Formats: sequence, C-alpha cells, structure tokens
Amino acid sequence: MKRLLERIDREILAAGGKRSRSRAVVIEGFFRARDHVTVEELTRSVRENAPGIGAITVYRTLKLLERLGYAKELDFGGGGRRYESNLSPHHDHLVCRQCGTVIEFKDREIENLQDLVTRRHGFHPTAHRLEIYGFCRKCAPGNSPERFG
Amino acid sequence: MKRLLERIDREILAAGGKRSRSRAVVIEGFFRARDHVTVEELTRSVRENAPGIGAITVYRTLKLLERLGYAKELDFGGGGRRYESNLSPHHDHLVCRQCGTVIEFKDREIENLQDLVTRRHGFHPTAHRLEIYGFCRKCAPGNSPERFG
DNA sequence: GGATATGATGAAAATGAATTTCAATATCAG
DNA sequence: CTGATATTGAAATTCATTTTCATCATATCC
Repeated sequence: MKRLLERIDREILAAGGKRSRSRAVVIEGFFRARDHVTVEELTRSVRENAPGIGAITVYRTLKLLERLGYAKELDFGGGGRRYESNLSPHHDHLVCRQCGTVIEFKDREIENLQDLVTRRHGFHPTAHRLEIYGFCRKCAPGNSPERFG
Repeated sequence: MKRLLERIDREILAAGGKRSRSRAVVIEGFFRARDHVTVEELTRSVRENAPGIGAITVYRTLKLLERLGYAKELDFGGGGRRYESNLSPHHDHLVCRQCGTVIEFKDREIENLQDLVTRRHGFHPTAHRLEIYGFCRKCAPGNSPERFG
C-alpha cells in the first residue's frame, strides 16, 4: 500500500501536480474502502479521520485517480456515482436490487463471445460493461426465479 | 401503430387515467422515433409538430410508458437519459465512442452463459445490461483494434 | 532557509437533468 | 350539464456534481 501511494505521488509530481495531505488521505481511503464505493460513502469514511476534508476534494481526487488510470467510474443507476479500483483485474457485476450487494464475477467464455460478436459488426471494442440485476440468495423472492428480460 | 396507440389509451383508462392530446402526441412520437432516443431529442421532435408541449410532459409520458411496460430506460453515460421501445425483443448494445452510433445485437449463447454464471452465485436474475463500447467500422482508429478492458 | 510561483483546498455559487408543486385546463362519469 | 379528478406547463425544487474564487500549502529558485 505504501509503495502504491508513493508511486501515485510520483506520478502526480511528474504530471506537474503537488503533494497534499488531504489528497493522500482520500487516496489511501479509496484503496482501503470496499470496492464499488460511492462518493458519499468514501467521503463519510474519510471525514471520520480527517473531518476537515470536503466532498469536493473527494470528487476531485477520484477524478484524478481516474485520469491516472487507478480508478474506474461505475454507474449502477439510482443516483450516487461509484468508483472501483482499477488494480484488480477486469470483472463484471451482479447487483442485488433488494439489498444492494454487488458480487463480482469473471467469465472468460462470455468475454470471448463478446469479442466475436463485436468483430462480426466491424466494431473495435475498447471496454464493456456487463451487469446482471436481480436478487441475491438472501433476498430471493420465494423460490421462483424469473428469466432474463 | 393506430392499434397500438388505442391499446395504450385503453390501458391508461383502465388504470384510472384520462386521455390527453399532448400525451398522445408524445407517445406516437416515441414509437416513431429512432430507438435509444434521448429525452431531449424526443422533446425537440415532438415540439416541431406541437410547439406547446413541454419537456415536462415528455418526461412524464416516458415514465408512464415505462410503468406500462412499453418503454425501457437506458443509460449509456454522458448525460441525457435515453429510452427505447420495449416492443422489440431484448437485445444488447454496441456504442461507438466517436460518433455515438448504437448497434443492437443479440447473442443467445452469451445469454445462456450469463444465466449459468448467475445461478452459480445463487442469484435470481431479473434483467441485465450488456454494453460494449468502442469504435464502429467508420470511426475505427487506424487498423489496430484494442483488446477488451 | 526564505521568497515566489503555482497547485490544491473548502465554501459558496452555479450547473444541469429530473422531479415536484400549483393553479389552470381538459376529460371522464353520472 | 355538472362535479370530480387527471393532466398540463411554468416555475420552483431537488440532488449530485462541477466551477469559481479567495486562501492556503507545497515545490522550486535563489
């Protein structure tokens, strides 16, 4: 973690930025936070240790991390932008509509098929987003799973 | 088309609503519009024929169509909510980052795999969203397609 | 070290899309 | 027709996010 923070600091310097205590706190908070953290959640947790830090700084810092390639913006709908660390390898999401739990998954075969479909349309893919919404085991309504929409 | 509009009218009545000229114009405009229309686009095209109609009514009518199951909200990021008709069968999207073109595709095998993955996690899927972002044939940068992210 | 230029900060204001409020209007049921 | 109520547009509101701006902090030059 220390190494990572130092590396980011160096990149910021190289890009003409300056170090800052507040930003360091936010960045460390981000990497410690659970994945898919909302801006609001991160702000709250950061302010527990450093009450002076405003939501504005959190927004700016996350944007910065995104520009540097360390964070990725997510949008599962329903307000509240989320961010996830870009260090862990690519994965997709199962989102529970009841309790909000987010499960990550990875399926190489789905990715391959996506690749195929895309090329079939003469498309050059740069990124994709696959989210499956429904109810997790705990929240499942009765025992009558619905089919895909 | 006429049949469809009448059917919707009947459903609105059955649900305790009333008919309205403005709403009829918006609904017809929606079904005539290209798919994945933004609220702003639809508002503009509706107002060409009926200048009195406000964006508010368009918002409300689209929400109504969604409630009735005729429309689906989309969000490709970058502001501007989009809606698509729910009459055409389910499909996913290829979105060009350059020109904004949206290509629809359907891949039964991907869907099956999604179903499998989901169940493996004890999840009960109700809907999913698969969007692949990149560059369409026209906008492809040189001829060096990138891999998935 | 100290001065100086400039990046970073927080508060408040601005933005922008979407929603709600409200009084006026249109439509349905009897 | 009349009364009840849904719908409308404009304006006001909401909410997350961004911008502005004066102030503060940090790196760099001396």
